[in-house]
Amino acid sequence: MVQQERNAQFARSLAALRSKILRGTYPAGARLRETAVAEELAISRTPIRQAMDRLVEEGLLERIETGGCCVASFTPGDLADAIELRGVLEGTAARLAAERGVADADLGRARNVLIELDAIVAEPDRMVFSDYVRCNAEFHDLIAEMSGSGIIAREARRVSRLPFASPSAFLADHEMFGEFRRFLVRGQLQHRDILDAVACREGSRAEALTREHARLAWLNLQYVMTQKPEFAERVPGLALVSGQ
Amino acid sequence: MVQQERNAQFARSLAALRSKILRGTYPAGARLRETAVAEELAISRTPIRQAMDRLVEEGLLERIETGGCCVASFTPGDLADAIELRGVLEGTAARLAAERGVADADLGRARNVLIELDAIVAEPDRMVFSDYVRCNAEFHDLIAEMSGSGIIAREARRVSRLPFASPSAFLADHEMFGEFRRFLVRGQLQHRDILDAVACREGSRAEALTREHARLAWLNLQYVMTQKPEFAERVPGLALVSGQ
DNA sequence: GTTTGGGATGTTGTATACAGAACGATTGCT
DNA sequence: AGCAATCGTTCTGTATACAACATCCCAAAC
Repeated sequence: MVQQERNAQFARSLAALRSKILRGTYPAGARLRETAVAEELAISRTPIRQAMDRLVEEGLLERIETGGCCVASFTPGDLADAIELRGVLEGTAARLAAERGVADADLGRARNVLIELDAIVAEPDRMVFSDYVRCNAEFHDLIAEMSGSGIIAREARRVSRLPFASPSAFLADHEMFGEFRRFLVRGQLQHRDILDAVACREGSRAEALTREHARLAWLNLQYVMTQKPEFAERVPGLALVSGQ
Repeated sequence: MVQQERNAQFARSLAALRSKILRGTYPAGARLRETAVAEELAISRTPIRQAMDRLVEEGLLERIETGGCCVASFTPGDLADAIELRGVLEGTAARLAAERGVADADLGRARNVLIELDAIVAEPDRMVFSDYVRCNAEFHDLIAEMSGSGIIAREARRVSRLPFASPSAFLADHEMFGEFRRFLVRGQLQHRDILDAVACREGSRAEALTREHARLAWLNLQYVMTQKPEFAERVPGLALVSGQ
């Protein structure tokens, strides 16, 4: 087999499997057989196993005592907890950034991202959806890095890979955008407050604001689940949430 | 090859590699060659690779862009951050436990562990060292579980596997015990306060106390590094800490 | 003397072969 | 008829084979 990139088969397995799981291809609790997946993706079992190991670490799969794994299932409470956890970690990053101080250059970069986000949120009609997601992710990444701690930044990034914890997990596609504009405006206001708190070295405020900001994702998710169930199937991973 | 347990070779690889790395067998930054490790442990490359993947996730190894991995190195600041992070996660667990309420049975179990710990700390001479480590870990585990959130408990456990973040990382062996008695007494007093805050549904207090409790590990580590460097080589992982 | 090209060697990533354990179905027994 | 035991199939965990890429050294040219 021709090996084009360093980890081509593994990367392909991981992306494809994660996508299929989040899309609900396999029902929650279903056992995933390596041979079946390997055949499905036309990749040998070795990278598949590697990808499944990783997904177990990420929490999308659960190991079975007797061997193999199955698709995890989540309660709404699990989603709330994952989001809360992200808020706690990003909040810690923001607090440390405020307490330890941030270089002006980094603050400037974050401010520029906020200016971009302002423009995007102001004119939702002309917006390119992926731009919003990219800018939002970039702001959150900058906050994590401003903590000055590689370990904290790393774990914050890791936790936002938990199902639904991602800052833009609920924004499944462009069509939902108009519906959610008020959430985005609110979130953008929070972005500004967070950065202000960091710049003013107000650690406790930065932490509290960042936690609250994460909870916006939970509000958003609840809104989808209760008010717009017709969108639910487009939200990645919602298929894995048990009714109760 | 005879397969005695479910994951015997992988478990063996993981334990042996982790132990060797923490013991300082390989210098920080050294490249770890799969073939060499496989030969060293007399295990085939497959479980070794699996173990190395896991250790990369844990942060003890770092992936090299071109392929393979090398032993991570840490600054004292990294240790402080890892400990702070554990405090943040355990603090969150304690806060949620307080806010959401804990069954009397669980509180009772935690109180029993504290009674055991009291006895152990009171008479350090007759103490069995491993008993202290076990009870301490059990208390921390109980706090994590009292959060009522599998995800939070899981991530709290995960973070305490970061280098030095573990509640008893610094307690390398029995001989150091006498030296550290005052730390242990102080920690045990904090245990009582934390559980009281949880029982009284005082979430904010529980969170703050638990964070402070984690910082005791940092004090302890600083004490070893500056005052008792002769113990340093016995503290797992200290070999990976760069002088600066 | 320095730099660049090329080949030999070593290492990783992937595929596959193989052995032992789990799972399922069928059959025999109560 | 219901339950348990046993046999065959399937799947996982481990070892190993193989091909592509990286690395290193040496030689040759500028």
